[in-house]
Amino acid sequence: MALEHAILVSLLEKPGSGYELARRFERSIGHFWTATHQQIYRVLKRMEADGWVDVRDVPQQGRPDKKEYAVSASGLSALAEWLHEPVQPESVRHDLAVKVRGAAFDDPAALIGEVERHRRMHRDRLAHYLEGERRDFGGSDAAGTPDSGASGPGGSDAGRELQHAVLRGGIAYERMMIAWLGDVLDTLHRLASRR
Amino acid sequence: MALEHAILVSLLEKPGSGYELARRFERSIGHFWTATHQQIYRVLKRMEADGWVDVRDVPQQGRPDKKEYAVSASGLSALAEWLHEPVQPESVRHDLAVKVRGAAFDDPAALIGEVERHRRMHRDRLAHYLEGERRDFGGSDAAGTPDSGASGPGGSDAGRELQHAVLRGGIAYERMMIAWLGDVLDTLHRLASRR
DNA sequence: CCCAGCATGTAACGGGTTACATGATTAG
DNA sequence: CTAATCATGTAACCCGTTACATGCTGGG
Repeated sequence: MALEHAILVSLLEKPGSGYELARRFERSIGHFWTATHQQIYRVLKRMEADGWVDVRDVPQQGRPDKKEYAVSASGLSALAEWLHEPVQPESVRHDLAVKVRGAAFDDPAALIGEVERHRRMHRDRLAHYLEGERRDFGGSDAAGTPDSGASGPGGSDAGRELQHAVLRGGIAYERMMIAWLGDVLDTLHRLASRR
Repeated sequence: MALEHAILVSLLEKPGSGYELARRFERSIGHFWTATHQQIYRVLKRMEADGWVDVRDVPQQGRPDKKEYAVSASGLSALAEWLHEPVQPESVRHDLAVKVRGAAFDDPAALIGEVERHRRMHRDRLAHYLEGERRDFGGSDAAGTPDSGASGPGGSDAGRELQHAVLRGGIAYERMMIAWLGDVLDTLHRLASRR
């Protein structure tokens, strides 16, 4: 269970409210860790009780007041502790793979639309990642431009580079999936034509 | 939720007991869908109550008796129904990505061992997949050898090809991960040397 | 004798999902 | 007027994980 830790990382990158966290989990962080606002509020409360975060009421005009959370010293050390202990190989859950194997007991051709739909979603996500990469991490610099203060993501230089590394992982994942789904489509078409 | 459907697919490929299913979920199916024996027994009972599977007591000698489950007609149509409805883009959960971003707030070098450990696990799994591919799906034939009865996986020709497609997905995933983890290691080393 | 493997389960806990609830402001 | 956005929550349910429990057989 690492939702707590994902929240810690996000709040370290930038303090914010439960609502703001929920929005981040729909975008950047959400690409490798999902959570709904209900989960977040629940966990945030526990983290507050455990002293991992400090809360500050922020009155706003024209909008409801919010509670801004920030990581405390003990939250930071809890994160450090987690970073030093091994995590087990995350368990996978690929509905599509189950469906592909299941297609052998139904009409394989009937899956084609579904697989194409997934490929479209992965292409969209890849485009979205690549756009974010262009925006936040230069166009073609390899390791130059040690500025960073401008408008890019959180804080330090190391933070930027690590965020970029994670993003490259997302990009590699989407590319792999798009290629594999093409492979699956070829297989399904071959099976459909043969009979 | 698709554990029911994963079980249906597995039982269609070959009927078996809850224990046998649990073992399969540790190997072939477990690579893209995990489940423990407790879950399996619980779901199997519900599936039996719903009439999706039929049970048959199989007395054994030298070993405890077992209940062999097989998919019923209504189970097959439940699977077909699920195959025809869209599944939502499965939610991801990558502890390592959280850790990598978190490393910015701790010592990046401290993560190196953990990332190397993961890369080793992925290399092992890749080797295991490739061995399985060589064993079950010829060495270098592209679409030949329409035999299949021998000792390869489940039933039909289409079933074989679809299982192979899923396996190729696993192989592509492991290769992608190994490459990305190498990328992450480079990044961590660069950050560690720079200071 | 003890351990590993086969085979089936119960119980408890916590996490994740879905639905419901409230209330204010701003844009169309 | 209505819908969307901001903001925070409660409640119920199911799923997944961990721990515990039982009992038999075969091999070292």
